[in-house]
Amino acid sequence: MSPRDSAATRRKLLEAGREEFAEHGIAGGRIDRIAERAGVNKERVYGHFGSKEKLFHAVLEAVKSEHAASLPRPGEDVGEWVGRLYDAHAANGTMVRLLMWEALYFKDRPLPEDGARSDVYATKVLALAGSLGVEPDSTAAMTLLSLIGMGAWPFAMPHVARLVVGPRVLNAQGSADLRAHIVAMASAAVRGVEHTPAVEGGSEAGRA
Amino acid sequence: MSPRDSAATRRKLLEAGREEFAEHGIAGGRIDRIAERAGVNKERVYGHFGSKEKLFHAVLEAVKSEHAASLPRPGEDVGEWVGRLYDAHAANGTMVRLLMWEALYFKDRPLPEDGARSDVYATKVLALAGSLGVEPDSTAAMTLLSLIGMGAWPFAMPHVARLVVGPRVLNAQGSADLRAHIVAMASAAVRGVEHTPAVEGGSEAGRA
DNA sequence: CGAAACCAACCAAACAGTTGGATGTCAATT
DNA sequence: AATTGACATCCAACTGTTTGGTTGGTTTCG
Repeated sequence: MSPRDSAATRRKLLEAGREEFAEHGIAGGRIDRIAERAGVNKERVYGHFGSKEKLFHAVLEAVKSEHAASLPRPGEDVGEWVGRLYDAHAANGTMVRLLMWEALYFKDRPLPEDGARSDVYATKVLALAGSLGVEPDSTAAMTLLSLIGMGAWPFAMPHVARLVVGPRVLNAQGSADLRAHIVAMASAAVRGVEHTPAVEGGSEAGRA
Repeated sequence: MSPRDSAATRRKLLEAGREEFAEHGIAGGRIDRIAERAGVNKERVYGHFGSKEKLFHAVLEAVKSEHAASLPRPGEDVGEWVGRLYDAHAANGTMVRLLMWEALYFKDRPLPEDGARSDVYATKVLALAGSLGVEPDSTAAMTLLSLIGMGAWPFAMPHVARLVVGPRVLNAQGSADLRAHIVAMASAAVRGVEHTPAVEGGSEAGRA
């Protein structure tokens, strides 16, 4: 280990950065506050990460791989998978917010890490298609996109959720009801929508 | 008209503020840039709106009522209504972004205008329930929430959409395909999920 | 001793908001 | 119809503060 535990400092900065950026975004996030939260001199941010933007990316990277790890691949019961996604967001409110800041920041430019990440999703499409017994084509991909949206939307737009459904969403019972409803809708949607039937050696791939 | 057309200046500031805030949010938005975009001195921002935050709210207010006006109430064909919502977002990319900045900014505190806006949504729940022939209770409200999510999600998270579905979403054909798929999923979801059957004089209301 | 981690103090640029005066508009007064 | 006074719009220049980022020196450890 290097002099004066550098790894721990880095971890503390990432953690503090996550809180700060989740709350205020990259433009609103303050380096001084991050350093203070981490109990570390602000120069350390630059020593470890180089710039505010770089720290922001590092935080996003960490959060996304953590998120990916916490979520199983779509399995037999697709509805329940959406439920799991819902739970993951319910358990960790900072995640959606960070993803939203990222989305707003990058508009629709390709992300730096693009390649690796699109593999992650390709795998998910494959898993979903497998468990539905359909082709993993662009139709399946669009289904996945909507399923993710259904599970994440109430957390992305909590104030819309509260306005539409009422303040019940905030308490445990209301949130459980919403979860159940979303699971039901997701199941129904997947059941009722047409997909390309699976063909044996098939992979028309869908990235056409 | 008052000396040196004040109303026009105000309009130009609102317009410029909309562009600036849609792109950079409230923390990243710059008053100087807004004034410049509007071709107006920056002091006018304060003369008309009082502060950056107040201008931000005014912009949001304008955008939201515009959005509400551009979108019909849910009618017979619920899937198609989601399609319309999709179209509205496709035609005006700034809208979702502003709503996202707002969501992030207000976290889950009640919005200042809360009351009026929840009426808007109550009306929509009523319309949706009516056209489905079900009770306008909290179940119907949750359905509405998910439908909105399905239509808006690809625009809220364009980079996720691109990663999942591939770059096709960016061109006209891909976007049309996605729209069709979402319409189909929304229809299927609404068809397949259970709602409280409508009772004659019924209004258990669902705001319990 | 040498290298890397660390920090207090510092800096230049950017920023939201202000000020004081110039300019245009209208309506009352002559 | 011209004069004038009251008032609102508008602007160039300014201000105090906050901010991301730097610097030069100090501590800690192998």
